[in-house]
Amino acid sequence: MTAHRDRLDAVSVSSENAAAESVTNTVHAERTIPEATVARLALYLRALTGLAEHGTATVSSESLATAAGVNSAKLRKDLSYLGSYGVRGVGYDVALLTEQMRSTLGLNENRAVALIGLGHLGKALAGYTGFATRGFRISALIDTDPELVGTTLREIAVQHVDLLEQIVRSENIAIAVIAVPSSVAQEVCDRLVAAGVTSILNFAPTVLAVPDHVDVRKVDLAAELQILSFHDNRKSARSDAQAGPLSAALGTRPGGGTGLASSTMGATGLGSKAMSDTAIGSTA
Amino acid sequence: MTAHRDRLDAVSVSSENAAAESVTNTVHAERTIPEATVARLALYLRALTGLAEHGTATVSSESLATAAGVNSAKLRKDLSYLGSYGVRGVGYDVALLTEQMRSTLGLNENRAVALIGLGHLGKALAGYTGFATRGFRISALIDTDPELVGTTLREIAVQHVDLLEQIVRSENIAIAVIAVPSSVAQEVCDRLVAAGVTSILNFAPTVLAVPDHVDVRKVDLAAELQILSFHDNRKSARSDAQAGPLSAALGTRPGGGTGLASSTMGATGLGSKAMSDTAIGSTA
DNA sequence: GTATGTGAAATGTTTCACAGCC
DNA sequence: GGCTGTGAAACATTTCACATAC
Repeated sequence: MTAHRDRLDAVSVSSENAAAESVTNTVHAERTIPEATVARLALYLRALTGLAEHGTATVSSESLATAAGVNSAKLRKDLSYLGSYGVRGVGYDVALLTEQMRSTLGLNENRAVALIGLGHLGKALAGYTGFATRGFRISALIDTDPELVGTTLREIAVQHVDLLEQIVRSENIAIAVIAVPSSVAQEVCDRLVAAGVTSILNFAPTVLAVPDHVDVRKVDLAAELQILSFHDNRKSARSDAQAGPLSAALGTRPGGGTGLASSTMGATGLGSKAMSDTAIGSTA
Repeated sequence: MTAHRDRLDAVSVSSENAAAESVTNTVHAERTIPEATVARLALYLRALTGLAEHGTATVSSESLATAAGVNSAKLRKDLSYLGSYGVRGVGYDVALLTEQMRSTLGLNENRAVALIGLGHLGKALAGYTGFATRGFRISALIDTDPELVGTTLREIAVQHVDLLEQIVRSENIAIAVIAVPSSVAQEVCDRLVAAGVTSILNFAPTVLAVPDHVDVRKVDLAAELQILSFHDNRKSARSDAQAGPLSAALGTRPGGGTGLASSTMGATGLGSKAMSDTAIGSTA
């Protein structure tokens, strides 16, 4: 209805020469997939998993797009980079597409991931059941806290950071998640890189310096909130100031736009499902 | 050195008519700031805060850019959207620029934020000291767990979700953070929206359906890992397959690229600083 | 008839390079 | 001489619209 803003953003800055070149490896000759598309593949994959659970065998670009929260043109263009796995006049085979996507993302190798830092955030990540089903295996939990070292979380032993290099090498870990305070993030990062890690997901609010061949993605909570704040600011500025002239919609709006059940559950719903644990957890 | 990829991405999909139009409000007539730029302002702000702590009064686009992890041309263009707050031949005044930026992001109003879901992730977020100093005040913690309701976290009482609407209205909350399991995320979202929340940061791996006037940003941990996985996959594919022909760099690379101290601390460093808590926490 | 796959247009973002000011 | 501010070029992403295939 109204003007749109399909967001991109803040969460990450990487440096690498990986994505650009045309590599043409693996059996079904791979095209060069745009970054923006790669970032959305994960969304599609989740949507597909959901469909598979519902027993759907075939899906149109239109429905899959809706499920993933994008428009169908974008979805089709994105999928076209993986190759032609749809059938005109019919749609996409859920299983086939899922497989194709997992293979493109390299999720069929059950990649070993190390998680460093087991504060609340680290624990939340460690408890994330989604990893296993999504092609990752947390094969190392690392911290300094003597209270934690030696205990196990989800059947994985927490080891001392002194053993970091050793663990990374013996487990052949290429991907690591940094969930330590920013004061030690660079230090941990350096050691990971020296030990051979080539991809890092960083939750500390620091700009990590890494050599060229290492990929860093960053998740910055405060930044996310600030971006929201900016938009919110704009909104209130608008309704405050020109609360009359032209398109004075907003407050007066009939009921929304993306036409949806604004609140269909019984007022104080939320039966008994616990809200507390693993926000990240759950299905797909 | 090598080809670059300055990442954008996955973390969010919003729908709103806010950013597009030229609003021209507040005193110093505001231009229309591109989304990509908004997403980076938070980074700059953090870098500025760091500089201020070090007592730096003036900074060049070059150094600020380095501190924020972007290149100087981009930084200058970004700053130019806020107006001209630099001095040619000199640089930017740290205090002035900080102030300008905070005002642009709407951080001078100490926005009330509600946090719903106090599992590990929620606790990590609640414990994030950065919020207060960055213009946000967590003014409500909400969960269903009877063990939690009634207790306090960082001096804020945990309240039952039954009171959600009431709290949102009385505290005048416009921004909410959803850290509940995805099974109840949409439900919580609907109630927040009905109560008047207009901006949501969602940690549940679900596509939230919201009316047009509501902004949703999403942080998707599994997606982030999958994006890393994709790049990692490409890397190993390359070194495996064509480990000889043309540009067979990678493994043989002299030492990196972004020339930096690869590992300057004493081998098993990390003195005594606890790594465990609040990965997100700390300065700036 | 229906829905994919994709060139070509429109839009958005980054980088270049230099005029303008200190 | 040094550094900002910004048009204009290069590049990337999204959207359109339709030929193509079932």
